[in-house]
Amino acid sequence: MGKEKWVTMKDVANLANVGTITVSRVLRTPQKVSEPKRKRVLKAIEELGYVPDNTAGALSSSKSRVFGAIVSTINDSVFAQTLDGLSSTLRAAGYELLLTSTNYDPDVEEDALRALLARRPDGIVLTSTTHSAGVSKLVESVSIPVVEIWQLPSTPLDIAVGFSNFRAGYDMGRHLIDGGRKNIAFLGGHEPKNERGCRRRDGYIAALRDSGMVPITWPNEDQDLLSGIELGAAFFEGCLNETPKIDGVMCVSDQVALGVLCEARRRNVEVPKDLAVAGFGGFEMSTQSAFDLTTIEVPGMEIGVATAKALLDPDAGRANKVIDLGYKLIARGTT
Amino acid sequence: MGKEKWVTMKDVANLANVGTITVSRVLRTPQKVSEPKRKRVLKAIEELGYVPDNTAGALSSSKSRVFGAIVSTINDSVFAQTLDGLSSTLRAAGYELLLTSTNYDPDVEEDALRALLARRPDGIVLTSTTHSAGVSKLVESVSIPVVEIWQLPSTPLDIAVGFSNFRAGYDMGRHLIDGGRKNIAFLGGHEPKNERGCRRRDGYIAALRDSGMVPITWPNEDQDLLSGIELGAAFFEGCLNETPKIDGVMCVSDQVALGVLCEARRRNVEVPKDLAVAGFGGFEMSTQSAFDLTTIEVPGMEIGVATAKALLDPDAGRANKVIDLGYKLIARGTT
DNA sequence: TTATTTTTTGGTATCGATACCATTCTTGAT
DNA sequence: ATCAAGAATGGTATCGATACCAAAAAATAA
Repeated sequence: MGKEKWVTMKDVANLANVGTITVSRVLRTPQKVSEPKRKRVLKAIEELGYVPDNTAGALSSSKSRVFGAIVSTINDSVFAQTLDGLSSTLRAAGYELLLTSTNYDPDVEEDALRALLARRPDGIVLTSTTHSAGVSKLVESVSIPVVEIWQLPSTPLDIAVGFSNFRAGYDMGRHLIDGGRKNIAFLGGHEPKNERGCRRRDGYIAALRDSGMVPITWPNEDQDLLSGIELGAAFFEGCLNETPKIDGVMCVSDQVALGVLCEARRRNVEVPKDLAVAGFGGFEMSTQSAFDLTTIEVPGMEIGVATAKALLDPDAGRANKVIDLGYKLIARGTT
Repeated sequence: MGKEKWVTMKDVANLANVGTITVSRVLRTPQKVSEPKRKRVLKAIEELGYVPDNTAGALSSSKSRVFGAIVSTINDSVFAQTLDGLSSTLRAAGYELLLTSTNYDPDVEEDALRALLARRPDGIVLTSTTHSAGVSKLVESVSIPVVEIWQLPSTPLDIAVGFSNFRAGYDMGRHLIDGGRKNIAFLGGHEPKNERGCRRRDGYIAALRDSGMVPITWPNEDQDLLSGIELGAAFFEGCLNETPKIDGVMCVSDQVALGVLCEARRRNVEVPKDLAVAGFGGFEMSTQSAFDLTTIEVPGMEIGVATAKALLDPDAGRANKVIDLGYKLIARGTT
């Protein structure tokens, strides 16, 4: 571990025998510097192992070249695709991503936002669409692009990229109804914490009501100790015991659906003959022939890329404030 | 979107009728400011909606309160736990995490590291342990803590937190041998890209050699187009066709192992009677009774937390440069 | 009371880059 | 040859906080 100080732009300028501003230009706008000087500067940079200090640059130019993102969890495979798409697109454009997760705790959001804003990011990504008063106030007082992703809000703060969980839920509800199922339950997503899941459930409820059917939801109290798969497996303990005639299940996520499938198999409930099962999200494993799960595929990666583009060119993004990337209902063997 | 400028510390100082430095102290070392002034300052902060500018603070104090991390992928559930543990522990201490993923492309690492260092982080986390010359040089020229995580390197750059993939692979190999399996194959992890997987495979090879058995590995060429599960399912196409007498399989990851299980079931190969299957990683779904997979559980979250602690107190971390958090071999129904 | 220490407070320089303006050097048009 | 327009270059102020030092105020000791 060398204890040397950081090499500064001045050191480079001295070695190359130019002004510091010329060094700055070589890095930011090389076409404005003549060939010979540019080469000399690049050589000096190489020789000294100079790494520019972006904190200083950010201060004087008020452009930090950093974007901040607040996500509910990193630990979700489809969601991670969005982050991958976002961060790689941003990095290709010379920007970095400052990531904060709230672990589904909405009280953390305001603190996290404050911490992000303290870094003076050039833009912000939020994955929730209902915000506390403090969050809204902070966001409104700021003049940088704000992109809300995944769930499309009814009144976007600034720009929104995602799809309609409600419509997706509605479509899947109809799919099960059209398949002739008479007693369809929705599993998961009760907790107010999981906003996206609630919108899916709302869509399901609307679809059933529109067909004159009675929605059945489970669980109806907080169950956040269980993982998605365990929750699905526990389904039979709750919902099925209570309403044994169920012949169709729509799950808040593929993980939950896989749990249901595992448990159904164990109990010799035949899928799809006795029970139709539908998931949500396009989880990798669902496509496996062992499961062959009907699900809604969500364009995770595309959301990330589109979000990055909106951040990099907010005016273009604001032209159509709401960017709806849709989803795909993939009917497979379980329905 | 208000277009107002950011509120500065000076604005707060004027409103509270104190010096700017007093405002700074209220935020950083409140115990050094008298009660009445502190209250006045806090009131002014609240009133103006002041959000401090950490880029400026970083410049003058040369403490950015940011740590940088370079990971191979975000999209891995066990790995995401590490990131969750890391970021939440850091945030509790008032630090933020700057995250960059290389998507398993080692050529990206040096660029990513440069970009991170440009933000003058107070420390760096690396998830690879073999580095290019450029990376090593950069890291050595820097006087901040560097933590290598997951795979424990033979010669740590600075601090290392993780476990031995080699020993884990060795133990699992022995477990299968002790179970009476005669023809044990290792599946996955051939590509030089996946260093951790290769160490597991090396451990497996050593275990078999030590028992006088012949290691069988597959695939032996790049197969990176397939996902883990698909790779596992495709196993029978390759390895089993070539060596039909296989009675034990050790997989580079749980995902691969689940793929093998799905495919084995489809082909009516009985597990564990005809075939023992072992995974690696403690993937949530493996625990499901439908799979009941024998695996190595890795302390993902703990690695994140220990890494955060090492970053926050590097001298304590350096006292024992290598922090081995171990792993757990969980024998279940598939072996 | 006076001397001495401790606490509280503010002024000014500073961190390392970029913005802005002024200057010099080219190039081409007249 | 003269001038205008533009490209290349550098000097200096500046961004918003903290470090460092000095001064003022309060508390304690003599």
